Amino acid sequence: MQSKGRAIFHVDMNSFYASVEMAFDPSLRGKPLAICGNPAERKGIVVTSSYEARKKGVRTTMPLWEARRLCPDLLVMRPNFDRYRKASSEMFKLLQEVTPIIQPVSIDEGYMDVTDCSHLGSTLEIAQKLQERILQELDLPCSIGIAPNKFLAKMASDMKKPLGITVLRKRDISSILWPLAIEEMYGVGAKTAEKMRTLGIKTIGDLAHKDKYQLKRIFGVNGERLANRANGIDDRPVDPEAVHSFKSIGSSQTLPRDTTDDKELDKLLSQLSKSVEKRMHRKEAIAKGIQLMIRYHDRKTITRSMKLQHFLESADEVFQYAQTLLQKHWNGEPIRLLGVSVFDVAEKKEVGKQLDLFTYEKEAEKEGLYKAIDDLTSKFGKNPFRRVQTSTSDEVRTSFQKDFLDDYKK
DNA sequence: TCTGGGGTCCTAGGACCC
DNA sequence: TCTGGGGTCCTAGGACCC
Repeated sequence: MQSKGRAIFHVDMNSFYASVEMAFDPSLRGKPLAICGNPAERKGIVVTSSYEARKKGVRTTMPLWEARRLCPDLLVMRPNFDRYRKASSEMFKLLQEVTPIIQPVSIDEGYMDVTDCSHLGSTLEIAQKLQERILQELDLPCSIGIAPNKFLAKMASDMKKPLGITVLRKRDISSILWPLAIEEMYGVGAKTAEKMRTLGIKTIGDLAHKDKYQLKRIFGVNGERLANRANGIDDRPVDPEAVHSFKSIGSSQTLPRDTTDDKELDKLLSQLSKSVEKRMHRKEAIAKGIQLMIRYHDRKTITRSMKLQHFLESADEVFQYAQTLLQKHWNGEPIRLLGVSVFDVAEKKEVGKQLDLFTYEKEAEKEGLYKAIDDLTSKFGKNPFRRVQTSTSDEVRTSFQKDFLDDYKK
């Protein structure tokens, strides 16, 4: 398939939020800066910090008081997300001028497949020019990893910061990748690293040489995948379409204080529902499932979800279902955080046709019967439509629904 | 008087169908 | 009369990433 081998970039913006603020206000340059939530609302953790702050030991997710202890002259700002989104889209426009084969993975990083860009120069020259442009035109520093696949490119972009360019070839794997501690590997978090250490895996090289089947037995498919990557194997394509597909859209918020007050919780739930509606609207999406997340005073977190018979769209509806879930599953203990999200997301225009097919669904929606059906669903603990949904055609389903609704109306 | 908010993917058990 | 195994859907939790 890939006889020639690919050339993949991973472009990673350096301390993005802090850098955007410095581009916006150059007087911040060279100063220790942290972007933080509001401590008065118990959100005072470091989201991003400048390199000057990092030198003093300031780290992402560190509580603000601790960051201040380490760095007394720390400048602190609240995040300006609109500003960051704008800078991000400008940055991706510059990548777009190199190749359309771009996969954004977050607001500040993305992959590019430059295999067929040799007319623009060598891969190293392309990376240098790109990095230079982003710095000149947007005042933003980035690091670029160059490798034959996504995993190696990702590892490479991490190796030199800020403003680094790192080439990681297959033949460099044993000398550059394998000596790294297992914790450094993308995809290995605290839990997996701890488990691997007990198996004697201390470096990425140890992982690369471990028996693949043993790893699969212990870690499941992830074990096999990590072992492959440690050996430099990763066939995932750079997929420009991936950015358009969402699986879920959610909003959550920590309360200023733990609470058991119904009114306060309802108010937050309503706010969260509106935020979810707004973002669904922006993405022209509708969804068929809803999930409530409750984090209690002791940080124990539960999620409770429902799949619905129809598509959700309005904040009102989202709120109604979220409220039902809260009433049903809250154990009465003080609550620290609530989250509302929708899943089984579809693009609105794609779904239009299907909706037309289900005449009775629309009729039912008008008559407000869906709430009743969902109530029955939860009462019986199963979906009354399930039988027809899984095994028969739309027409059968529709007629089944008609019977069901006729019965219900009696 | 610590630990935000946005996501994705995987696992595992029970219900249900064939 | 008693019993098997493959497959899908649904739900909840957890690991990981930025």
